[in-house]
Amino acid sequence: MQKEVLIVEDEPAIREMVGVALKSDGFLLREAADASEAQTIIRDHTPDLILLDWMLPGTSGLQLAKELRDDEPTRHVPIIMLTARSEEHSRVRGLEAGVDDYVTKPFSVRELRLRIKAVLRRAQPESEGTRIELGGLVIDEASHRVFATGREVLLGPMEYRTLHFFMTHAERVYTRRQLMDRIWGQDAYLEERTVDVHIRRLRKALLPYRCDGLVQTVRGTGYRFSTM
Amino acid sequence: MQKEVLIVEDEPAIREMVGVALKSDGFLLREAADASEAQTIIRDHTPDLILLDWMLPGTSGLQLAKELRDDEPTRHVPIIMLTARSEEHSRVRGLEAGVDDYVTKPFSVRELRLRIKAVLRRAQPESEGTRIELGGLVIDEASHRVFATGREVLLGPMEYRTLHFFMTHAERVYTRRQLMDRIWGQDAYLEERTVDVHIRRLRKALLPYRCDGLVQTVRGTGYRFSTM
DNA sequence: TTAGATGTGTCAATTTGATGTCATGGCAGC
DNA sequence: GCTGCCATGACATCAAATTGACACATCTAA
Repeated sequence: MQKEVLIVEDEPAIREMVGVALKSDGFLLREAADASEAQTIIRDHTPDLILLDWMLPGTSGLQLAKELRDDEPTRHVPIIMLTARSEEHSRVRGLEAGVDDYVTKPFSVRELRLRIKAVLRRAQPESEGTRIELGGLVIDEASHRVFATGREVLLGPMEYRTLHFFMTHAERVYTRRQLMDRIWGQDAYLEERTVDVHIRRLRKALLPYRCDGLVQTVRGTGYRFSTM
Repeated sequence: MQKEVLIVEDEPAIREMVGVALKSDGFLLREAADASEAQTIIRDHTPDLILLDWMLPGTSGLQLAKELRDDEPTRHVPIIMLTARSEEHSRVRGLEAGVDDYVTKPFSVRELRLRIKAVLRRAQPESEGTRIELGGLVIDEASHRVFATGREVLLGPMEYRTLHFFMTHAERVYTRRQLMDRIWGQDAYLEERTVDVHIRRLRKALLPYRCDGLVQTVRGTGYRFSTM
């Protein structure tokens, strides 16, 4: 899922530079030149991360950070402060306001990227792996493995993804196009026949466990995973 | 039961800031400005956790950490190092000395809290048994050594740390990034390929004992420690 | 102090395995 | 039968993981 980053910075040059870098990393970037613009944007779209300039015309970055921390919807949104070197001494005040990290200007795009990723990762709780059981097959998400009658089924990455999708969307037909979108992703474009080949590979992997029949062909339409 | 935290830090401003936060979380905080003060306090009250500044007047934080690891009463007390960014390169030396986690200054109070809770949670079961056995390997935490079929497995510090993490988190896939976060620490920036190299070194060390197969590659995802 | 040993992170070369596409042949339904 | 749709095997290509080599830093022992 695409992460939304809001940058609050009065210098267009810096917004531009950051913008190019983040978009190429797959982030959706929103821009604000001052605190009130930022508030307006936040009201509509709560971002996943805020890059906040310390020096802003009008309300200061520090002040804005404090307000964001007091507001329920933005309380847990991580903030990275952009500060000039001369402002280093005032960092402690930022920490008190609950800022998550600092980047000192001038900063390299590379450094900013790393910090953004680190902060976002930190904010994410460790996901619990679930167990999916259906038609004699068991997917253990935590270990990323599949079992049939106690034995491990050896699958390639794409086979795993395909089976995972089917087992979480059983008893329903999907066209090749739909499978492409859901398994490969929206932007990937493939030949329709390629889906057939992957179905074939999945069936082949399931064959030794007599589970290949679970993946069924619906002639003229597509494929279906069914225990019936 | 109220947990006792000792902070060893020469800057009063930071002690103050941390103090306010921890007290509101229900911790009992003791403060020391240098290593000798710390030793005095520890003699009277063994704390449940130590926050240790890397740069201290007199005995350095790293030196103190090593001494604490060698002393029986404090051997199992978790240590979180407080380091400045410029000291990042010395992270590995700290890990080698048995430091549990790092927090890089400037840090947010929120982050420190999370780290403290994570470390305390992790330390809980460790205080009971210092032996970890899995897949024919035995880790003796007290002596910081590993055995396979009675013979000692010779590991470098990073190999030990990697194996320790795997054996306490078996049967689960981790991406290279997750491994970096959990083995090197959240703020360590490494090339992803570096993880591969360490995996290889660990496997090489385990090879003479036929245990290299326990560290498994999950193509397109990461690595997994598994006895199956 | 110096010299050698050890440990670590990065890179490039190589190997290994997965993936997408095509061509062919089979099968179902009309 | 014919026609369209699907299954299958082969193959070229691409991506991912392994591996060896190296630079640099630190530790150890003279």
